[in-house]
Amino acid sequence: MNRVTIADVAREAGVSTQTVSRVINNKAEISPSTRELVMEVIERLGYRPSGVARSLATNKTLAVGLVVPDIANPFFPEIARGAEDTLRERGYEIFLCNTIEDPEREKAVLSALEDKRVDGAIICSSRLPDDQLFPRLRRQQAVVLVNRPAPPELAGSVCVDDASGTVQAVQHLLGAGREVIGFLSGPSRSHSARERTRGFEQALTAAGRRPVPELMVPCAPDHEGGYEAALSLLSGRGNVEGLICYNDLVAVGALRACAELGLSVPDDVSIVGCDDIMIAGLISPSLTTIHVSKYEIGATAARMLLDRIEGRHEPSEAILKPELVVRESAPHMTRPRNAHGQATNDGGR
Amino acid sequence: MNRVTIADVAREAGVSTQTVSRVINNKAEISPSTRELVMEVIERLGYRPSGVARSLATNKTLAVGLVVPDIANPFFPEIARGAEDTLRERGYEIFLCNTIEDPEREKAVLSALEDKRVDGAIICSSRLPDDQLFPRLRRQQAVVLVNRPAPPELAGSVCVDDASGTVQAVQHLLGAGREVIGFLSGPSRSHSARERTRGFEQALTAAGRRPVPELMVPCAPDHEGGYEAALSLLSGRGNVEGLICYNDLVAVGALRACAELGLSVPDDVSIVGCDDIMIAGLISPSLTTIHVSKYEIGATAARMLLDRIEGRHEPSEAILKPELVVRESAPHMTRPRNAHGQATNDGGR
DNA sequence: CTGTTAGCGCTTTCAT
DNA sequence: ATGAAAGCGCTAACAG
Repeated sequence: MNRVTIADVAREAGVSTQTVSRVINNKAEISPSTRELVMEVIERLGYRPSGVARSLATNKTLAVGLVVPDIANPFFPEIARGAEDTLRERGYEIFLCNTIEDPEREKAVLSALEDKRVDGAIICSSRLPDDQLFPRLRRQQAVVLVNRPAPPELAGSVCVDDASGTVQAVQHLLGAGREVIGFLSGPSRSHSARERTRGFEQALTAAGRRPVPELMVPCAPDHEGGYEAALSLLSGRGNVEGLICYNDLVAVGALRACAELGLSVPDDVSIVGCDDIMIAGLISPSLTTIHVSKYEIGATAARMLLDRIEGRHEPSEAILKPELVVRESAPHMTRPRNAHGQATNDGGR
Repeated sequence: MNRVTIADVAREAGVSTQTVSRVINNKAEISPSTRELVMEVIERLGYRPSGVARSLATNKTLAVGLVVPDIANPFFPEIARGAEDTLRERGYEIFLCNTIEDPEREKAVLSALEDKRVDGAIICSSRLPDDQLFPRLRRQQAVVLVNRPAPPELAGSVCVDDASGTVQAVQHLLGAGREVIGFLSGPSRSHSARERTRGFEQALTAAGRRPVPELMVPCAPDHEGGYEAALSLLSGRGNVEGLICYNDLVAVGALRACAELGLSVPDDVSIVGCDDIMIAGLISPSLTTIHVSKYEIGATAARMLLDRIEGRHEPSEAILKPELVVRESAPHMTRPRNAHGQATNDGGR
């Protein structure tokens, strides 16, 4: 494949490569006639400037990395959409990097992005401890972390107020008369998991209850993890009346566990998910869940990254507010346990 | 950010840049002692070769594009996973490009990928007509199309045997005693949609029925599209007993339409989806659907792309077989219409 | 307004 | 086994 180069265009148009360069970069100081001539030749030859050569000359790649644990996890595609829409508008291309929840692979993709000389990176839900992550951030031009705080000089940060979301969930359950609440807390390495745990304990304490460690169990952030954790929690003690789940997939797993144990949701057990992924409103019973705008997370992170790429380090932190969405799995009013009947549908969206 | 260059390493190690280059590229002809020396300096200086400079020198970018209509559509993330796992193993990075179902944007991303000088591209479910798509394929080093056939000299192709899947669905419905079958056929520009339509007509004809155009309605390939199309189909004629949907999201929309019209699934209407995305097995009623291995599509396309990048144009076509998975929304046996009762659960998977 | 001269950081080719 | 020179395709900096 013999690509047309800037020199080919220059020769054909009878000008210098510099003039061609000025035309393709829309520099002002070009006579309309030369510009037109050059444009015509570019068109005729089908010339497209090499991004590679440009990058080497300008030290900018117009490429950024998007690091996610797993794009097949419904939480991340929308973030990717939000980030891409924002970045593409500004001419950036995005490298998608799945870490498949593996810290080693996360290190590998960060190195790969460094080698590609990306102008910046958005790193979602990093599974690396601070002392492994931070030194690597220094090696990138610009970084924004999602779901994790960062020292402002190292990276911007876009977080959801996880603690607040969990507090809302606990209050909702308590308000509905559910006294014994279990918590499927997610992967212990995750920052979100720790924050939500904090919110859980805080809300209980504020309500005059004592958090019971046995009722708080870590789990993989997926359907299987929720199923297993819920099974152990619900079969271990007979009196759990409410379950707050790390995310909606975990909640779906918990739903299955309940069905298997012959427990009715929400009559026997109320279940609250988190994230409000697409399926939350579609399954039956529909999920009461903590809604977070994933697209906005991605768009915000992208805007912040563009700021950093251009040298602006402010603002260095954005905290998005989550909001409880009440649906069937944990309605406002609950019936007495074991008094089966159809749950009320409190709306949804 | 003052990056360490190969010259820095060479100077510090007291060798030529060439020697350093040989070390980082694992060329054989290097004395063990210099190799060790150079490696030590590389380590100490934290040197990482610039992919940009390498690309300019070698005319290879070790980057490929992955073009999808919408990564938030659950059909594509798994394809992305399959492709990435395969490509990353070989050192390739992936540009994710969402076309958001917009032909203009699709053209734009293809140009962007050309400018980035990617070594190849996987294009999923292109919405461009042949006469617009093919000329653009010529401008790429290597291309594999997913869900669309291509002239072997232009691109490889990974397809699902869509017609066969739809035939299975029709036969299943007919076998269950459903005579009047509607078809929500998806976006008319899509190749899959045309293939499935062909399968639909063929299966009916083979069974001695005549396809009724009024029962075949195009729709957007999402929840909303399915809802609207199902609504018009089911409210227009009162006798539709089975619905075959372009994909599972469309089926979910159809489910909602049925609920709204007071029709029971599967008692009044049997519904068959397509793709077997994650939610298919989780919703209630669980979806009978045509299962396709998305991950395998991605991995196959990636392997084929690597072949093409390396000059091998064989095989140029892979056709994956879909397989009907029978769940609650369209069980093997059906009850007489309007004889409400709980549907049998025929399995799942 | 346009051209010339140097690189950007690597690899390639040819010497040695 | 190692080095010197040239070049990948573009832009930056300076001339004119």
